[in-house]
Amino acid sequence: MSTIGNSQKGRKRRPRSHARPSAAAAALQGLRGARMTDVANLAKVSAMTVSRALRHPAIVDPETLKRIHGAIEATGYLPNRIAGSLASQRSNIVGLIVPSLRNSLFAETVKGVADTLGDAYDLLIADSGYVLDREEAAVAAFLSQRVCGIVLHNTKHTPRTRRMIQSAAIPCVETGNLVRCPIDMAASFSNHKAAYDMTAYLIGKGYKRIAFVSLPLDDNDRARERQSGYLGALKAHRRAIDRNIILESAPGLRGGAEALIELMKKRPRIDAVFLTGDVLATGALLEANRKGWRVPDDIAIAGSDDNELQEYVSPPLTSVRFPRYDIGCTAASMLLKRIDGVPSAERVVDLGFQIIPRAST
Amino acid sequence: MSTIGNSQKGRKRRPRSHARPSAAAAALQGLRGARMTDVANLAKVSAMTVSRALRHPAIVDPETLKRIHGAIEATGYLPNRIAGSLASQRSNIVGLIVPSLRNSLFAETVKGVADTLGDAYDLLIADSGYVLDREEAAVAAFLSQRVCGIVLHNTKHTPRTRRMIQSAAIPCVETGNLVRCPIDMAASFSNHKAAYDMTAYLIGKGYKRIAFVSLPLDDNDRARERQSGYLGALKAHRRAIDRNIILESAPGLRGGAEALIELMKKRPRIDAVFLTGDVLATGALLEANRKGWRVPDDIAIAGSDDNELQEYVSPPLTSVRFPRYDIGCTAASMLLKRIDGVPSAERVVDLGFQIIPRAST
DNA sequence: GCATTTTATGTTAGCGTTAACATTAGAGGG
DNA sequence: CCCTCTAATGTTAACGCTAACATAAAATGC
Repeated sequence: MSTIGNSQKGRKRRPRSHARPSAAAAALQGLRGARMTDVANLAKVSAMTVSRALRHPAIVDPETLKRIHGAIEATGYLPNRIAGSLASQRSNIVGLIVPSLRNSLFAETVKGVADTLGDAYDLLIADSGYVLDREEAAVAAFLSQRVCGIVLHNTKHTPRTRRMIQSAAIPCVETGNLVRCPIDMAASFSNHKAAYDMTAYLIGKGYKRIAFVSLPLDDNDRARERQSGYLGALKAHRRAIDRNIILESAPGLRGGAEALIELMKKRPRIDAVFLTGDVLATGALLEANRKGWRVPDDIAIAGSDDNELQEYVSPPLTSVRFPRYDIGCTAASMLLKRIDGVPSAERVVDLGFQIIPRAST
Repeated sequence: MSTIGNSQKGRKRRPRSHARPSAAAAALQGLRGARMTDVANLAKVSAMTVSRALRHPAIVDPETLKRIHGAIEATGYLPNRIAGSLASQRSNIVGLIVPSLRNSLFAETVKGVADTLGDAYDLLIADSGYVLDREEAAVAAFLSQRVCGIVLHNTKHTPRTRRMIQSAAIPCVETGNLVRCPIDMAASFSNHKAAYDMTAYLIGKGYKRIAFVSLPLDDNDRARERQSGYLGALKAHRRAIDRNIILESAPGLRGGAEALIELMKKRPRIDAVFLTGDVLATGALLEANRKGWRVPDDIAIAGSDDNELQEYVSPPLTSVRFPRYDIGCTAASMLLKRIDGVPSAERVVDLGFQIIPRAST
């Protein structure tokens, strides 16, 4: 037998009629959507060698590798990860669910996750609209898609959500709040402690009647935790709790502005207000400026979720800074470690927070 | 032959060792990750009937359907879309690439796409960091994942990006700018016309020396178009063009603030400035307030990409409003139509924009 | 120099689903 | 009462890739 390689076999018949959307262009341009065997034929190796060239190049002969890469170029081959995932029983897609895609808060965490995952993984994103059943639906969709890991911003879930993730046995990180008992893992900060510390800071500054404004509490564990932190700090410092100066507000600048107006109308004696969540504090401050109320002399305003805007308004806002980007990075790297089989050091990672005192208090 | 069904066959041997990550829990809890055949055995039908029950319930006997749904419940079966996509040669994943995940501008469009896609499709998101090669890499990754459609915010691409999408022959919508010659389709507004109109509006208001600030132009077709719109309006109104009052600025509130300071230092005679992109205009306004420059008497300020904040600052900012959410919705529905084989009405859809005059000009 | 290991590649079978075709039982028609 | 037609379900063979095992040739050891 001579050393002449196998003759080019050409593409085998494809009995199934749906095989290719046979556009005229396909016929003209030649093959569209080359498969691994096409590359293999061109490079005169078996499909398996092509697979190895892509996944474990170190164990393939450099000469062969070169031929294969040439063939990949020539055919415009793009590996089919659907087939790859099915065969190897693992995917390279991570799923991420946030309460709202609109809110730039979450965007920070998303960015951290995306940056840390890098090129090797893709990111599937869904939006629960702050509704637990929609989170459940998104989790089901992700698990159907066989994601290799899940990041959830919310930490309150339906029982079925927990059950599905646990029985899928894939890594999962919750990022919205430092929960004591995660589905699997958590990377976050304590919303309770953050609100507690900010309230204590205001008390320390000498404010006597401190109002509290947050987003609606239902299905929102973060807002709930923050309110309880505020209440805890008042109790610890033996301050009276006045339910009339604890508000749930609509989101947005307008929500914060309206909350401040309502508070000032009802209880003119309050001397400080802590607005937590979204951009409420900024809305309140802009409204105070518009009304001519002096901040902090007439009313002190403190916010949370520090951002460039809070730093740039006048007076700049006292706020709590949360390491949202880091949380995303940490969440992703916890996921990756688990996927790579590294024994998990900690299930719950506290990234902390920082009170930033500025001129508004 | 009696009517007794086949005996339960039980799960066949799985010779391949990687088949299941055999955790102790799996043994205890019973089967983990039921497959379609498991459901089929339990419901005493073939796998194909289960497949039909999920995909074309109308052609399955109601009684059978009930049994199958019972079996799905009992087994906790979640369809494996990887296998389904491979077999059916189509996926239900749409890919979306934005220049930055952090920027809440893009978040609006993302939300529009996500809302319109609904539950039937999943959304894969990547971030190009304003770098064309990263966009190309993301497109390659998406095509490997065999997405059924792509939305690109950017409208400038590497040749390979265009080629890959075109030869993959999947629908694609570009959303960042109303491009005359899209890869496939486009849904957007004209950045050129928006800047032209705003500049003309300022001229109409009687401003004589109008400065222009945008984000850096390289690889950013939007900024480029806007600058050319500004220049076009000046020319059309026979105004002199002064390159000294055309700036490229860093992003963020700080970028806008610094741009305003630089302009006022260099050319005190300017009477208006149009800052387009990101939050530049808001940064400039806040800086003017801080410096005690009266807006619009000392300097008029106009922005773009109207949002709640521009409406809430004092004085509220004149701005251009872009229908970003609608763009996302339209882009997604164009994609869906094409996926469903509806003959495409238009390849390029102009969603327009709106000049919002307020007290800052 | 021959057994043994290493290196490079090939072969086979299956991942879990679905398209296409096959089959079966019962309904309708004359 | 036989024939055709429809409705419901089953059977088979892919989809494009990769794990596991098989093989062949080259390198190594004693």
